[in-house]
Amino acid sequence: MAAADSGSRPFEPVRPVRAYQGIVEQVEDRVFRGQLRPGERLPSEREMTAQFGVSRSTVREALRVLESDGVVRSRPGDRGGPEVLAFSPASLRKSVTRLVRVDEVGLAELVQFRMLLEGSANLLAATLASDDELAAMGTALSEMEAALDRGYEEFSRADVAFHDTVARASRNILIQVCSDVVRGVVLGLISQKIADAPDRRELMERSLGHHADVLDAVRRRDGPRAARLARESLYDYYAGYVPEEERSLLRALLDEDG
Amino acid sequence: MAAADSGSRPFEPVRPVRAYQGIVEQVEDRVFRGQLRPGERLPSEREMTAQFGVSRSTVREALRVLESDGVVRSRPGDRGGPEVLAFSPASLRKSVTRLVRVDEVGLAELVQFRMLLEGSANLLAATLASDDELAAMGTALSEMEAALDRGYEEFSRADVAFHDTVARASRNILIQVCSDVVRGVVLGLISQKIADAPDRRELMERSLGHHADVLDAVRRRDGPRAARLARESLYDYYAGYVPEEERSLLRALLDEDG
DNA sequence: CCACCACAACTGGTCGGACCAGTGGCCTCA
DNA sequence: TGAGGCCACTGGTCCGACCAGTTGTGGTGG
Repeated sequence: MAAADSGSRPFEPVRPVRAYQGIVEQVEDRVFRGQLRPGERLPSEREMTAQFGVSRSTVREALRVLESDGVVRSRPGDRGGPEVLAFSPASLRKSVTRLVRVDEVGLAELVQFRMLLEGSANLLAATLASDDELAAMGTALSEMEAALDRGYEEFSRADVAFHDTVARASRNILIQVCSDVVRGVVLGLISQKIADAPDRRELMERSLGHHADVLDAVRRRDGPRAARLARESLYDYYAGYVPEEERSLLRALLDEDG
Repeated sequence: MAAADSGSRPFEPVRPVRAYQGIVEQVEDRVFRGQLRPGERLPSEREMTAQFGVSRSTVREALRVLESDGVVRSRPGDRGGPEVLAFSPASLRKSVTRLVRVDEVGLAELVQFRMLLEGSANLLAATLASDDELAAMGTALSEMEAALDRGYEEFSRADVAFHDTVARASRNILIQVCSDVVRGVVLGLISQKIADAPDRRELMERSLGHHADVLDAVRRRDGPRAARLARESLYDYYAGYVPEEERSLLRALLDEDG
């Protein structure tokens, strides 16, 4: 117990380090630090075997991991070598989707998270949105209205455009990306149900009204009101698909104002 | 433009399919369907080369991807072959970490995001926290107090424990993971500055007071108040490290109640 | 002079075999 | 019966080879 007890736990568990992990970490590190920017190229696999002092198999395992994480992309015959990619939410989306597929995360949690994101996004957008962005929201709203008679798919597309504009107007990339991902996963879960719903026309009309109210609040620069309306809108739209006993979790977010 | 225009876009772009992807998809599919449960084993690599009809290199590339996604774990000498893992948010954490590390994300955005996460976490925790969790928060608070004289590092550890308990009490994994990751990145950016600050003792005492207020509100089951106090606490603690011209972005989140 | 085309030098994708250092189960021996 | 050692098998790594495809280039024909 002597020297081992310098912290609260004795020793850190150590897991065997594999060669390819070292490569992955080095590359990721350079990407994080900005020393390797999107569009730049990694050396070719054969070149990397020399630089890292490992076999091509090892290099390839590292590249497969980096590729599956969306950090690089490699194509045969590409002169420059594997390309460093710009950040994309694809990998984030994959992770969330997997959690959902495995019942680790339910629709209630997703909608709850979306409510808090969209609420804050609208709160910020009400203060920060430029005239262009306000106009874009108005356009998206018009398209939603026009899509009432053109089917749910088109309506949904315009709806996404609306929310995306709001998220961008929040000036916070984290809100923007997370909103995008969660929205995508939620839509993947229930868009079919809405499309098949007999009363979808009514749903769409009510949603349209909610969006109009939200946009009005944003235009008036009334952030708290926009936030509350946005949360209510989401609740109204999705609560029906959430199990009764979990809806209170969503309602808890409705009256965030005291 | 004839038959191609059946949708709004002509054709789906098709990317070359590589052998290892087929393996990854087959395995993931079985895992999602529950045909492959946590604790079960995949065949050994050499066995899989036979079953999939590919070389061991290809099998290994698939395993590396699955392993990096937290689906399986393989250890040398493990008789049963690679083990199917239970689902953990580790992969989600990795993705969020990458998002948050993108250098275009500034401290203001991070703190802003943390404010909205912690605000909602406290709002929910005030309703949902069990007695055990309330007790754990109290313990963490006591440890923060006890750590006042034991240096910033220990104080920070107790602080993290407090916030982590709150996040868990929110019963939302997404909030939990995002809070954890964002908190870690924020601390990584400024913990050294706080540790070196001449008035850190005063900072710690004020923070302690804020945490006590938050816990009090949670104990009283006053969610909105807990949320507001939590946001204020974060603002008070971190605003000094945010450029003056960006602080208004944080203040916008303070008075979320109208 | 320019446009085009065939070639050659790369790229990654896949394969097969080889060796090593471990692990873990089994079997033998005390 | 228990403890020990043996050995088959695991994954980790390396090597060398071949293929298919892309791409840049240089030559050729207009």
